[in-house]
Amino acid sequence: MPDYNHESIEKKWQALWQESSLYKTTNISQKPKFYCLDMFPYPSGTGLHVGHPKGYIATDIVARSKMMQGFNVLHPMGWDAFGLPAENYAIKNKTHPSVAVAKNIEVYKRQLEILGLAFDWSREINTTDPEYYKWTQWAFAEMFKRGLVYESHEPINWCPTCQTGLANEDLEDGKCERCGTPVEKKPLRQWVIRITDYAESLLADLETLPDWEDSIKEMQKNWLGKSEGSLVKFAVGDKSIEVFTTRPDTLFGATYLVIAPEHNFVNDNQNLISNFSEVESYIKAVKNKSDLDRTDLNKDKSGVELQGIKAINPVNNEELPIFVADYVLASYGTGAIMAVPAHDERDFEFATKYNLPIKQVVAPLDNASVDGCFTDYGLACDSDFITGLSTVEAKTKMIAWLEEKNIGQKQTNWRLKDWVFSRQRYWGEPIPLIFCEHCKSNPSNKGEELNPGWIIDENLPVTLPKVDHYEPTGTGESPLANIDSWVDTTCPRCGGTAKRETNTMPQWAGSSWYYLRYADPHNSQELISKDLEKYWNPVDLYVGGAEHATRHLIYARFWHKFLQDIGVVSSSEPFKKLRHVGLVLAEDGRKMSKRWNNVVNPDAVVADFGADAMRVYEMFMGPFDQAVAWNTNGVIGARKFLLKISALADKVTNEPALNPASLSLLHKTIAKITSDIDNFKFNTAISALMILVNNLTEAPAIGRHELSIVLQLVAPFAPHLAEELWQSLNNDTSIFKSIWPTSNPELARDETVTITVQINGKVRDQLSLPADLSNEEVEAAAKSSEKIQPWLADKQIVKVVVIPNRLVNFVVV
RNA sequence: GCAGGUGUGGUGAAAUUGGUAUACACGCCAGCCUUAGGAGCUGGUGUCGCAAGACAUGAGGGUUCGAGUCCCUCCACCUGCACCA
Repeated sequence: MPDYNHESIEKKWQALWQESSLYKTTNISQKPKFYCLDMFPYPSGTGLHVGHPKGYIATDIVARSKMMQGFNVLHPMGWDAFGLPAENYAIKNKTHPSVAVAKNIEVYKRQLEILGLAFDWSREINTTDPEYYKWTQWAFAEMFKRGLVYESHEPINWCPTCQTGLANEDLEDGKCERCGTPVEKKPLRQWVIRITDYAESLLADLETLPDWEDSIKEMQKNWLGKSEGSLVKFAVGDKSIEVFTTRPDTLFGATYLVIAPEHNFVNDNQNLISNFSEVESYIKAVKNKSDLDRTDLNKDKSGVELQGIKAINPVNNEELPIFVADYVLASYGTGAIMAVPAHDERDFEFATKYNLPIKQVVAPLDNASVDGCFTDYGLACDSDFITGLSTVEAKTKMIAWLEEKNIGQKQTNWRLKDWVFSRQRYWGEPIPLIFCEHCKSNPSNKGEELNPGWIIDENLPVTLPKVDHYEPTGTGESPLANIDSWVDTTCPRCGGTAKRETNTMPQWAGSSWYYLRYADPHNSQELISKDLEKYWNPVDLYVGGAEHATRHLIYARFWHKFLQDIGVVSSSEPFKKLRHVGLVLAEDGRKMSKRWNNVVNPDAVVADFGADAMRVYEMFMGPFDQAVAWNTNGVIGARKFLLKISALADKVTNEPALNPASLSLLHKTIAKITSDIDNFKFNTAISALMILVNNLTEAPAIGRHELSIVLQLVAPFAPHLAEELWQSLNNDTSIFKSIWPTSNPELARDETVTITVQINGKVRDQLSLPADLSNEEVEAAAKSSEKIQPWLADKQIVKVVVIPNRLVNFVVV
């Protein structure tokens, strides 16, 4: 079998495709559009390993097949290039981050190009380009104007290594997602975006996304964390403590209250608390614990009672003791709870330890006796006017009763927190705000009312200035704060002296809307023109790692909904269909990492076996969304398959040459490949192609038209080889300009089928019979089989099951 | 703990959605061929058995003519969230 020179073939076609602008997407077209998008990469210094392009290969296959199916395809690529690694590199090497970024992009781009990925590079974007981040800043400014942005001094997550504040989304297991350092709580001046205003629609609109995987929708639901309940006021002398509960039906079972150590009730009422010093030292001790220690589920619950005061349970006027305990979180609800130890595990544990009363007010539906803590739904008992009602009914009745008596109200709480949007670092988009003391008194929009003195710098982009030192200051200010010439400015409103905001935006800002920009990448007047938005939005297919399920994908959905509200986009969701790509693990089954020295470089694979072989292998190695270990032998297998395809071209004839069985297989394969690509089942698509090619390898000859169809099916997977062989059939236009084949059901039909014959459900024979025989004919054929007759001798047939073209089952006794 | 998912040969995995379990590939074994290559060809390869056959999809039950697939009870692993009241 002749070898094929992948290197010269691939280089040749990559150059010719670029030259002929094969991938260039036009905005004006009679064709329907298909927008096929990858999550754009952060161009790191180490280049790509073989895992990174897996998703890009998949979208490339979809993009190429959609081109052939008559769609106007948008398949762009760009760079998410702000962020810490480039900045840390700059600190170490004293070079500007943009220098390292440019270098890394060059490496990435070359690595993507040698894989033959059909990107339209004329639409390339880069989040660090001022012409791009102008619109990131613009969107932020629009949010500010509408009161969606506020300045806060609340304690937030602080990474002591990166020396910056972080959002909840930036944590992993209580540690900084970037460097693994446990985060601290630190009070810090910061800009916060009211993403919680969109919590309800972020949750509800998940229902409008049938083409998202359930697992990712579930993760988002959990992340948003909606819970409905009541705010209930407990009187404490002439003061009160408000608690949030999702179980107002258990109010009669409350035996004490707990407030979080950070709750300001303690400080505000020092004189009422007879053991104040004891309480104070408990609070101090708690504050010295790290967040990780505090939230450790295995730790013993601790707390201290506030002596000298009692709370009054509004439903029965019982006096309840009040505790400070760190098992109650300040950041959720009101930072105070009513404890119902009979029906809450945590309260139960605490009550047991401190010997507090446990009062059962819910009985199990089956009336079983309760041992310990009962948290399930049941029937209210010992609960006055709700006794006997189911938990659901009791809840509704109690909420209404509380509202009527004006001691409680219905309340929805979210786990999602507002988005902490400032970073005290250099390499990010400057926040386009200016502080002007003089303008404090006459605000001109909602944002200025909310944040007196802060006004928008309308002169966008606010470009990132050069600095001498990139190091974070550690003081809660960004390195920009040291550049007086930049900080000191004049107020664009009144012309007086003013100062710039020196914090920068988080890494997620630029990636929250980039998909829109590809449609109109060079527009200097608008984020995106109305016409192009209408044509390209939303993204039809979006592919990327599952690690973004609750970060990028929440932020991007939020940003999009905001843009919809201000009329920039016309859809409520940005991504119609979402697929997540499974990791490629190293050959040893671990993650590919420099640390383990197990990284496989795609450059070497392409050099040795070719881009086509690598593409076919990565799609064949397993289900797309699953993590699979790399195996170089598999690439060799893929290459053997390509060799077999190229051998088919050696026996091409002008006339159709396939026998009916092979022709039927060909047409079945057309249908299978087409639907498998749509369903992201690339592994079975390739196995179907292998079966087809193995079958055709046996054939003495193959017709020109028949081979053309095979090549078209191969083309999305192995574009270079398919194009090369296509041209060898004397075609003078690209295979990707050809029309995707359609399966002819008449030809796909089998003439003979294999019928399985079972006796009592056990396979006893296989018969090869003409297709579409009647049930009686099949039954008769089965009965006359030599292998079957012994099984039927001396037996009585009580039932015969016939599945047409498939199986006969005799039930005998 | 909650939510989602997975469990099939030596390995990666298929299975028309209740109808031939292990397709396709990797690996391995035997043989052939050759200007010795990461080559090619032929055959074999779930387990036990000389065979007929029996047994096999994490374990155990059930429904059904028929179960990898549906139902119940467990077990193990992975991912996300987690003292969220």
